[in-house]
Amino acid sequence: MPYSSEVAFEAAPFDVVEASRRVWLERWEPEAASGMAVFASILRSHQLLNEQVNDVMRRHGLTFARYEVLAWLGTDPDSARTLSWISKSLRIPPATVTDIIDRLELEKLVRRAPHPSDARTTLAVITARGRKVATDATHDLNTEVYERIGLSEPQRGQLVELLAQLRASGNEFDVERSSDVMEEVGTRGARARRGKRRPDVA
Amino acid sequence: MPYSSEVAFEAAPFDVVEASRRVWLERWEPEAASGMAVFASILRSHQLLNEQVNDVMRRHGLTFARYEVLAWLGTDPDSARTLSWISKSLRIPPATVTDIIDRLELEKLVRRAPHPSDARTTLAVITARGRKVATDATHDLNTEVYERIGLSEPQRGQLVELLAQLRASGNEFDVERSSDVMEEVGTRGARARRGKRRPDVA
DNA sequence: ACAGAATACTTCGGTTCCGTAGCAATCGTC
DNA sequence: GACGATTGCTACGGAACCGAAGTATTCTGT
Repeated sequence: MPYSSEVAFEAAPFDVVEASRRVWLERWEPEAASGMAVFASILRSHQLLNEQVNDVMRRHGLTFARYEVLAWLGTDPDSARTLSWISKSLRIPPATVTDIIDRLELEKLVRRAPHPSDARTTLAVITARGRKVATDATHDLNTEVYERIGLSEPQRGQLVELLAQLRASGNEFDVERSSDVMEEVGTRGARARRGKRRPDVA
Repeated sequence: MPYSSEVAFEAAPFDVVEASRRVWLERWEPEAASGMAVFASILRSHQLLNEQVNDVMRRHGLTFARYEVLAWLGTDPDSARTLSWISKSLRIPPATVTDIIDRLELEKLVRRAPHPSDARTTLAVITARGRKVATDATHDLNTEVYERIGLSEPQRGQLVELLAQLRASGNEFDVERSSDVMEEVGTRGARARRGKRRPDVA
């Protein structure tokens, strides 16, 4: 029997988060215990969902990292982003971006193009095939994972809200600039309507 | 300038979660959008905290995976666990457990010992040095990461609760058995008092 | 008491990912 | 308009991780 995939998901014999929390409460400060529980919960939840996500991705010949890049390229009005934009926005180390684009290029889902005005910079451009793969993968991801997460709509909203605060306070994204930049990142339709310049060249 | 460590944490230019959520709402079902936001939030939060955690771990010559195993070995009354217990409880694939124990053994933080009654089974036993390293790492982890998570105590509780429900519904741990098993996993003091047998041999 | 199933761990091969260092192009400053 | 600082990407090497197959031991049912 293979370790993951196919077979649903084998449960751990007990809740590691709650177990550690008790140990921490005995030995350390209460704030450390609650913080540990937060991190452990996030880690386990990520592990759980990530397995499901990657099972889907495997079927489409992708990893989540490659999918994420592909999906963002598909979102851009020009179907192109600079590698540094990818690195900064998705918080992927530059060397990893190179690896990811190498792989996507190998499979003809993306191609590299020179930047029109900056010779240091490389653009990643999604191909028609890449766009199709991204759409198919997203569809499966939605129906097999995202729509089946075991929380009600209000709970989902609450959870996203709490994590947004955690991320904001940890400086995960630039709270000041975020809403402005997001206008730039809008979809083709939205941007075409307003006729903005490309965010890449900013 | 190195990519991570030292430097606080370079913020992404905008909130990727909120940006994707808008794209999803335009193109897919609302339940898919909220589910995607849940996964993306968890992913980013994990990424954020994991960087901080691994910066601490690096200073102690560990990765989080190795630390986690070491910490659990330190928790056990007999300072020993079977490799399969580690694999099942922490949800680490068997081959990875072998790698992790290899590495910990190489650094004399742990040693392998034969199981007294089952020749198939190997025990990992924490050494005095391992115990010290685990304690030191935990101390730093608490003060530098866990105690500084940007949420109030009630918010932490709420977040942990929501994620527990998500994990339970995804069958991440065995809800039926969990509380029973957790008694077995208690700390030395608690177990010594009740004089239970070793959970390993179960 | 024995065959077949199940369990425990390791080996092997391969991928992914990332820290560091380096190179090339551009920018900022005087 | 030149020089140092910065930025953008890639090359390299290594670490972590894991799927699948293999070996040894124990358990189960008859």
